[in-house]
Amino acid sequence: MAKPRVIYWFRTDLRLHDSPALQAALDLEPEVLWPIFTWDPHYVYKARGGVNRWQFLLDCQNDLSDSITKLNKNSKLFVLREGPQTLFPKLFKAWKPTHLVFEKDTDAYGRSRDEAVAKAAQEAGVKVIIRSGRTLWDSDGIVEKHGGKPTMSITQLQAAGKKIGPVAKPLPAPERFPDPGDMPVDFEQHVPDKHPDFNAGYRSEKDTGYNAIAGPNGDFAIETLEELGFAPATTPHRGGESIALKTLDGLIKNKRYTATFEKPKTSPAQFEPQSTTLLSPFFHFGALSVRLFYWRVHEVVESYGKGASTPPASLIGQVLFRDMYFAAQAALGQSFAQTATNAYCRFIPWHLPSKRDPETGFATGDYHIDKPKAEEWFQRWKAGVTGFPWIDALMRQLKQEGWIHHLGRHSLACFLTRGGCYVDWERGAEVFEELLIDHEPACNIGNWQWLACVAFFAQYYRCYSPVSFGQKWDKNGDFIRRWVPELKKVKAKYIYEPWKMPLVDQKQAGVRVTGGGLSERQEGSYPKPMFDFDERRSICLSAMKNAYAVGLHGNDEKVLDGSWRSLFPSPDEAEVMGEYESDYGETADIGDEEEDQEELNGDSAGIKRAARKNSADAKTKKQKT
DNA sequence: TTACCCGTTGACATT
DNA sequence: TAATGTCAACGGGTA
Repeated sequence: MAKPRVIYWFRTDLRLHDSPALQAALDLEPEVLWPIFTWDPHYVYKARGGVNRWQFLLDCQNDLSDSITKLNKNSKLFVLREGPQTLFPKLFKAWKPTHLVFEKDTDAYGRSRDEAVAKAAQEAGVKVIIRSGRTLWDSDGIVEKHGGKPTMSITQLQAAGKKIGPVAKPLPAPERFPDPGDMPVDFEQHVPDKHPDFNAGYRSEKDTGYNAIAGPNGDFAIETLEELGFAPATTPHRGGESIALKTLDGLIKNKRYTATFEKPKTSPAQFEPQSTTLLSPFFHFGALSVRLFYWRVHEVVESYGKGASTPPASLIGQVLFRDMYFAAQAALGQSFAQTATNAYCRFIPWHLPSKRDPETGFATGDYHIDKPKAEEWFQRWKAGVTGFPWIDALMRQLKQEGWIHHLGRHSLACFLTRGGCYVDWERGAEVFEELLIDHEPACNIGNWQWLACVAFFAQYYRCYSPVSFGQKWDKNGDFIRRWVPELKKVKAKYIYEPWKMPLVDQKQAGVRVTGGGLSERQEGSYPKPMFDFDERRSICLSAMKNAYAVGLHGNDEKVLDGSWRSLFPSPDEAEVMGEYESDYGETADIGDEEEDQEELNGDSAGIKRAARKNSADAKTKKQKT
């Protein structure tokens, strides 16, 4: 019998060590092995991604390609510029592989893509081999052990993991790599639809990424930022398996840090170097195996003995949370990414709600501007000019470097949603999706739901202050001085609250606190705060209290048909979504915006009426089931 | 059914 | 300075 001819399809597993899928391909003892990457237009145009994450991806690809070439000078990572759904049927005919092997992807888009490719393979008589490798445990396995439900707490994840058994021990990297076979691409290229392009804002030059299947020189080269029309990346963080393994070695050498790590005690204000490992982007692109990390940390913790930290705060705890979010996403699919249709997501009448496709129910990527003021707050948050230095410093670090500390993400997320702007968490998740080099769909969505108190977490009265939270870590404001240089010379007394600075101190510090921050921003100035935080906090708190009392979830009929409005008081009684053209079938008109009148407490008769009505609804619902 | 405890990461005052 | 209590109060799990 002829020896197998195998295509190994790299995606978010850009490594050679501990790859169960790659090992499965090599175990076939193939005659030829094509290591390929498909340059998928879905990610290029239809998903949000800034230049920094593209740079990190290209780093990972280049490092992997070099490592393959070191094992076999005839081979490398071959990049094909076409969507996998249209490319593979042609490849199967032209290359005549016997097998297609890849790592399992549980992302919503990844699942549908892989289903389409597997179907094409079956039709072409190509055997498909899929192995789980992106998480500690197979996420579908966790869901199965958890009764088919999403894991919504770390104890649920741990219980399900226990039922599966210990985390798999890491596999060594291969020592040999077979030759690639012939690679004819003398078939027509399916050129993708480039519109709409979610990332158009990053392209300063023409995008030539899809000019030929095998690239501009016909050698299956890895793309460059220039080809994509992108300006150079601004992040100092570089990708690749080699750096990942070196960073892990360095971490493991520091036994005390590794064994006693407690996330809540690491500072979000620390930079160069940061207080946490910064391994997350390597996990995202698969440049580092999360199981290798797990077992190497585990070893240090075991030998450290007394005084070692434990989950959830420990380093092991961090990767357990990652698995929890993956398993939640695996159970809920595309609904996980939004409120509407999601039974596990609490409904809150946020400002700037997502528009939805009436056919599918899924978010279109666009949103309603129900309240112009909220849109202005959102734009100022996104631009890092809110007038709250702690918030602006975090956002500017995020924009420049693509990475901020986990607690910094908490601050930003709380401020935009339940603890300030009362803007839909889906808006914030989209911005992080664009900017983070470690953007992991499951973790990003999960964390935004956590911080907005719509799932995973419910203590909405624990609210991050844009002033005192930062002060707890960095009294002098060094982090602010680094990222908001216009405040560099401001006295520590005013660095978190520059609007309180007397004119004479402003003069001394060489900055004027004035203006709104966006287009009207002047040289040598820093904007005034966009609202009174304490006032906004109490408005949000009572609005959250009311929304919790109403108790709707994303899959409730009232949410889907728009009749949720009858359960909420009119806007002169509490913070509530304003008027907008509803995509639920009718125009929702709740009257004129009257800023100040919205800002009343949550004990009004209307709220209580709504709460009573809903708890009655909830009771009848419970009796039914 | 009710009561209680617990949950990765709040703010503030007191000891 | 670090630890503890209070604030006003969530859902889920367990006894």
